[in-house]
Amino acid sequence: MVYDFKKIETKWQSKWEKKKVFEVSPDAAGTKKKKKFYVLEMFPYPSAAGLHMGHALNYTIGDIYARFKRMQGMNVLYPMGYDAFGLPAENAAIKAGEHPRKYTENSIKNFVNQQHKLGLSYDWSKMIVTSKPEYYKWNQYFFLKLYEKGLIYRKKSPVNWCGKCETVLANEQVHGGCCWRHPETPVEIKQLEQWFIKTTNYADELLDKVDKLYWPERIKLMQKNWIGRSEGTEILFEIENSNKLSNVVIVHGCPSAEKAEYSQEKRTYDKHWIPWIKKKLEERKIKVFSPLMPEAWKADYYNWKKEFEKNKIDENSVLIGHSCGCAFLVRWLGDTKKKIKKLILVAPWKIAKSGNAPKDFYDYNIDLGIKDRVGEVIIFTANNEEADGKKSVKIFHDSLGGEIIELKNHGHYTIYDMGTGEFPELLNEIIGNEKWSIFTTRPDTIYGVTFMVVSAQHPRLMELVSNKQKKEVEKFLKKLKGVSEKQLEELDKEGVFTGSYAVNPVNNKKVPVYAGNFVVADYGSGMVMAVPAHDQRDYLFARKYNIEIKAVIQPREGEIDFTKESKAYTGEGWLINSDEFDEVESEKAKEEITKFLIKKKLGRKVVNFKLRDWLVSRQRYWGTPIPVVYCDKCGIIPIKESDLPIVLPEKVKFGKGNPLKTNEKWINVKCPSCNGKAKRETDTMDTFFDSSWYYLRYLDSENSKKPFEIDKVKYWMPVDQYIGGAEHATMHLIYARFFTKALRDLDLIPEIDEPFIKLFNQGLLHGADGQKMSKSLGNVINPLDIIKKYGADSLRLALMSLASPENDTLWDENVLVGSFKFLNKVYDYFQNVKIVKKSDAKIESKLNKIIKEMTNQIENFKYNLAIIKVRELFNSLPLETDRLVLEKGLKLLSLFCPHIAEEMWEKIGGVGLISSSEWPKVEEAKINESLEKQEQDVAKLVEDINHVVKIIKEREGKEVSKCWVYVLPNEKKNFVDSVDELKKRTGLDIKVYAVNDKDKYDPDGKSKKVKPGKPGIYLE
RNA sequence: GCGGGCGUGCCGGAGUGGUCAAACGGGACAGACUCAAGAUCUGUUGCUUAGUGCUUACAUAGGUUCGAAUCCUAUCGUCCGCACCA
Repeated sequence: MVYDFKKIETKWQSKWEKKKVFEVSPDAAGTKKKKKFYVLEMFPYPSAAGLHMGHALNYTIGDIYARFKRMQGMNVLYPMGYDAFGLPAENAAIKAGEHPRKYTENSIKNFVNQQHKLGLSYDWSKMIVTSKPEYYKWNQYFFLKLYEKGLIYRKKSPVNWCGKCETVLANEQVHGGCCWRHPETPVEIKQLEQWFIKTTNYADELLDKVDKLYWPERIKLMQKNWIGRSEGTEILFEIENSNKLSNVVIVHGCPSAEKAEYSQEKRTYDKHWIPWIKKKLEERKIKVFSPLMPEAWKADYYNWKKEFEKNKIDENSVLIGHSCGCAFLVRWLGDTKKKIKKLILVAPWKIAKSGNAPKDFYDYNIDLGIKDRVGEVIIFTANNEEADGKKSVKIFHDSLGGEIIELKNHGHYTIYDMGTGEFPELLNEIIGNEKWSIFTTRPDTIYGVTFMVVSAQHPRLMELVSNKQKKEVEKFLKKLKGVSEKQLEELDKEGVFTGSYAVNPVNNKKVPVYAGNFVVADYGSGMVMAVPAHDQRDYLFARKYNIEIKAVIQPREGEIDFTKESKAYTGEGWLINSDEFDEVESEKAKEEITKFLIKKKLGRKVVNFKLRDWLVSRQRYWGTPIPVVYCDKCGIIPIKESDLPIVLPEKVKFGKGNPLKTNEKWINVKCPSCNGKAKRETDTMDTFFDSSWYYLRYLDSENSKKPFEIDKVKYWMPVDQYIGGAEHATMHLIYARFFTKALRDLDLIPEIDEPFIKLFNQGLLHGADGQKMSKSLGNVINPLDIIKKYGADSLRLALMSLASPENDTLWDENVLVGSFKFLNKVYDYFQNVKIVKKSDAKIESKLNKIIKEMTNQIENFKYNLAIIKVRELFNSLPLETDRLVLEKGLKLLSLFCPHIAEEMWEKIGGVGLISSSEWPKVEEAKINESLEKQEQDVAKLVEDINHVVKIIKEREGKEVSKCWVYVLPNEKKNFVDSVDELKKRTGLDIKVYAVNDKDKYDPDGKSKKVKPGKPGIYLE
C-alpha cells in the first residue's frame, strides 16, 4: 500500500494558506512578548525553466529552520521574493519574441506555484518583485540619496564590454577574461562614461567587520581577499618626458566694459597671473602665446577665433583659459575638433546672465567628443568663487570630465582675489606634472629598481610616450587588443619602451619606463617600480628585454648570482648596493627607507585595496532606470524625488544595444532645474543594486510612502539567519553589506552595521554521475517530477538526508526511494498503532534523548543526522504507545515532512495544527542511560580474567599464576583499590598498571589494546 | 601562481584523540511470510583456527601519543575561489 501523498499534501497546503498560518507582523497581538527571528533565503532569479533541485535544496533548508524557530515560540519572518530584473530575462524574452515583463511574470507564477508544492512556510503576503515600479522606485530613491551624499559619481573608465550582452560588466562578472554569462565571449575593454558607487569608501569597515560575522570561514576569507587590503609605501618618481609640450596658449577673459586703458600696449585686461606665468614659462624656453582678443569686452566668437588661430595649435599644445576665455576655448575645441595635449580652465564661466560677454558667447552646446581629443582636462576653481562660477565648473566638468582643483580664497582668480600675480599651482600643472606616484610593498628594494612599468591600459599612457616611440607603442597596444583577455592571462610578460625615463628618488638614477601588459591600470597608480632581482614578474620581463638585474637583498644564507639564478629572490635578507642602507635587515629597511622618503617629501605610507568602486551602469532595458537627466545648460541633474518612479517605457523595440537609447519619446524631457531641453539617462542599474536592500523591503513591502517604516527595521533587522549559495560570496554579499552601512550613514536605517549576522551556505548538488546538473549532460532532475511521483515530503526528506547540507553531494535516486519507503512505514504505523495510557520507559528515554540531540542538530543545520534520529525513533516505536510520545515524535518529523505530520497529527486527535504547535521539551528525568549502557567494573574484569585463564588452560594446558592488568590512567584508581578483591576472586598474583606506567611488564603488547572500560590482560 | 576544502567499507555518507571493525541509508546475501513474485519483517555483510583473536582497515609515507580515521609534517589525487594587486 502506498499512502496518498497527493491528497494529503494539497489538503494541508491549502489549509495553511487559508488560515494564514505563516503570516506575521511585528505588532500582532501576542507577538510582542515573542522574540523575533528573521530567516531569509537568497531570493531567486526567476527563469522560465522553473525551480531546479538546487533551489529545492536551499529552500527546504530554510523552511526547516523557520518551522523549527516558529515551534520554539519565536515570531518568525520567513519571506520570499523575486530578483526579476536582469539580462537573462531580457535575452530570453527577445529570443522568445515576448516582452521581458511578460516573460518574468510567467516565470514568477511558475516559481510561486512550485514553491507552494514544496510545502514551504513563507509569509506570502510580503512577496516582492524587483521589476515592479513599486519596488524599483526605491532603487531610484536610494540612488538619489547616495548621489547627494557623494557616494555616486560618473567617471570615464575602461570598462569590460561584452559584445554578446552588449553591455558593460562589473569586474566581478568577468570570469577568466570572458563574460560570466557567455564563457566563450572575450570581454573587450572600452572607454565609457559610467556611474560608479564608492564602495571603496567603506573598504576598511567592510574588512574589519567581517570578523564579527558568524559566517562560514571560507566565505569570510573570500571577502577579505576580495577587499584585499595591503599596506605599503607610495613613492614619487620624477618622469623625464621626452615628449615636450610644443607650446602654451593662454586666452584671457573679458572685462565688463570698454575702458580707455584696454589697449594693446598696456594689456591691462589680461594682467592677472598671465604675465607671471608667461615669464616663468619663457625662462624654461617654452613657447607661450597670450593673444590679445579684439574688442574683448564685446567678445565675438568669430573675431576671437580669427585672432586665436594665428597661433599654431597641435597635439602637444597646452591651452589655458580664464573666465569667459574658457567658454571660448571649449567652443573652439568642439568647433574645430582639434586634438591637444592639455586643457586648463581657470575659474571658467558659462552663465550668460552674469557673464560679461554677450549671451550668445556662452549659449552653445558642449561637444561631448572633446574629452576624447584632449589628453587631460584640469579645472581650477576656488572655495569662495561666486555661485554662477561654481555652476559653470559643474557644467564643464559634467561634459568634459577631468580633474577639479579647488584652491582656497582664490575667488575668480583675478589679481584682486589672489592678491598676487603668482600662480605656482598652474605652473606646476603645465610643466611639473611629471611626477608619478607608484605603490610598493617592498620599499626596501628601491635601490634595485632598473626600470618602471606603466599599465598598457593606463588612461594617461600616451602622455609618457615620446613621438619617436609612438609607433612602437601603438603597435603593441594593437597587438594587445587583438588577443582576448583569456589568452592574455597566459601570455608572457610583455611591454614596450615609452621613450620616457624615471628618476629614482633615492639615487637619482635614470631608468626607462615601459608600457607593460602585466600591470593593472586601476590598482595603485597604474605604474610600478620594477625590481627584477626581487620580483618574479619583473624578473621575467627584464630577462626578456635584457634589462639590468641588480641584487639589493642578500639572503641570510647563500648567495644569489643572477648569471646562474633563473628566478627572483623574493625572501628576506640584508641590504646590499643600497648606499647608507647597506647591511640593514630588509624588514627594518622597509621602515627606514619609507621614513627617509617621507622626510624628503617623496613618499608616504598608504593602504591600498583590491576592492574597486562598484560600476552600476548597464546599457540594457530590463533594469531600473537611473534617475538623472542631461541638460545642455545645467549638465547632469538628478530627478526630483517627487517625480519618482521613472518608469520603464512599456513599448520598446529590441534590436542592437539598449532600446532605451532609441526611444525618442521616453528620452526627451524637460530639465528639472531650468525647464529647458534635456535627455534622460538611458543606462539602467546593475541588478545587484536591487538585491542589496531587498531584505529591508520585505519588512514593509506594501508601503507606498517610504521604502520601509523605520520601526519595522528596528524590530526585524538584522537578518538572524541568511541562507544561500557560495556563488554570492563576494558580489552580492559585499554590495549588501556596503548598502547597509551606507543607509545607516544616510540615517535611513537605525544603527545596524551588518545585515546578515549568520550565514549558512548550502553545498552544491551534483547529478548522480558526479557532474554538475546541466541540460547538456542530461542529468537534470526536476523537483516537480519527483513531487508528482513521490510527494514533496519524500523529496524534502531525501534532499536533507543525502548529506550534511553544507557539503556538496550527489543526487541519489536510492535515497529518495528509501525516504519514500520510510514515510509509507510511518503512515502504516499510524494506521495500526494502539494508543495506550503509558509508554515503555525505554521508549520515553529514547524519545527524550533524541529530542535533546535533534534540537542541537537542527540548530546547527545537521539535518542529515537529525533525520537519522527520527528514523531511529519511528523504527523502534512499539505498536502500543501513548499519545504524548506519538505527538512529540510527529513534531520532530514535521520539520522535514510537514504534510504527513499534519495528517497523522489530525488522525491521532492532536490539537490545532502541528505547524503551530510547540517544539517538545526535553524531560531529562526520563533519560535513563543505564538502560542502554554496558557497565564495566571489577566484577566484569574478574569474569574476563577467569575466562582467559580457562582458555589458556584448555588450549595450551598451561597453568597461570601471574596477571598484569592495564587500564587507562583515569580508570586506574578504581582497579588499584580493588586489587585485593581481584586477587581473592581469581587466585592470581595481580598487578594493575596504567598504560603509561614506565615499569610495566608487557611482552605481548596488551597495553596497546586498552580502551575505556576495557582493560588489557596479560597472563603468565 | 596564491588561498581554501575534500579523500572513510560494495555505494552514498556520519565520525575530528580512546567505548570504532566505524552511525544511518542504499545495495548484496540468507531466513520468515507467500503457490510464486513484489511489499514487509529478521539476520549477515574486513579477515578469522571464532580466542579478552588479527604482522587487517579510514588516499600514501613518516611523526607526536600509553592510544590516531581524528593532531603534526611531507607527498599524491580531487574540487572550489581569486587570478599578473607590485
